[in-house]
Amino acid sequence: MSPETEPTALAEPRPCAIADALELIGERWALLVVREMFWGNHRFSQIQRATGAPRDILSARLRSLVEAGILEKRPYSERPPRDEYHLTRRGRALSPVLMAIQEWSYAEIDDGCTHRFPHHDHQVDPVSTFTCRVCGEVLR
Amino acid sequence: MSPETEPTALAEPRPCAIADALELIGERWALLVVREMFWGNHRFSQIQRATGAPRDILSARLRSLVEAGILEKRPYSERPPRDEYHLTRRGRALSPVLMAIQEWSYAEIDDGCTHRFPHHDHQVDPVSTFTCRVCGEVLR
DNA sequence: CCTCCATGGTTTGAAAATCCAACTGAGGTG
DNA sequence: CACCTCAGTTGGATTTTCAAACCATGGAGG
Repeated sequence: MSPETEPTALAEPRPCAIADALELIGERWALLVVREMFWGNHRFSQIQRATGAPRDILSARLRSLVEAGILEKRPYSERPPRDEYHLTRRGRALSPVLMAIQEWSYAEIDDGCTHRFPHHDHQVDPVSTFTCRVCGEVLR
Repeated sequence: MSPETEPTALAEPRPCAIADALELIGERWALLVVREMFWGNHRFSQIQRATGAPRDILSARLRSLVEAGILEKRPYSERPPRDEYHLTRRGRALSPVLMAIQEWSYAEIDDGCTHRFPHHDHQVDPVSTFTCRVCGEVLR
């Protein structure tokens, strides 16, 4: 099993889906904000407390995550006018990313950590699928 | 399927394996450096070209990735004395993280992107495993 | 020897992002 | 009316990032 490939000479930064994704979710606090959505925290103050992000930075991140279509603003009170944040479908699709990071951390860093990311209910596909344990690709 | 959980009131930042992991791999360029290892680029200049990271920042990232046990420095020339960087086991274990980010990007952002992360050879476990397609947890 | 080149960085100084604490504004609550 | 909550914004110090120039080691060619 070689995770390696032949070197590829490049004149410019490699065109890369990972790099493009990190433009949206790679800034500090961004993934922790998404994490809080999964934990059920949707309000500014809750998110601020749970992540520890500075209020101004959090404000900026929430804005850019909304702009990226990962979160949406949803009013929960008319008077006073207040909004909370929820994941869009695109945001919910980040679940495997958080899971992968958590599993790596659990295996390699935080061996004793018991605070695990909340898990969706398992839905085993009606069609049985074998998926590669490393990359998740579905095999026949 | 509800990805949500009951809100949890917290006085302090949530203890979290994801946050701890992001301390090591969450800084800018870090995951792109790891990506280049998988592409087979191990030398400073190659990595610099392929990621586009400024040289001084790259230098700092390589240092902290080595310190985190994700990369190791390996001499490839005595005279002149030069080193290249390689993934450790801990670093190779980041493959699922990169895969998850790529899949998210591919599905949600870079629909037409054909530049895919290099794939290890599939190794289907002798014991067949069903894995949840969302989180990768192994089910019996 | 001298010059040029490659590699793997470090240095310098400016620009941008982050952080923290205080403040604002809209609206309850007693 | 004074005080509280929530969801931010503002101001100013600190830190990080950036781009370009520079440095150090050594090899190659003349």
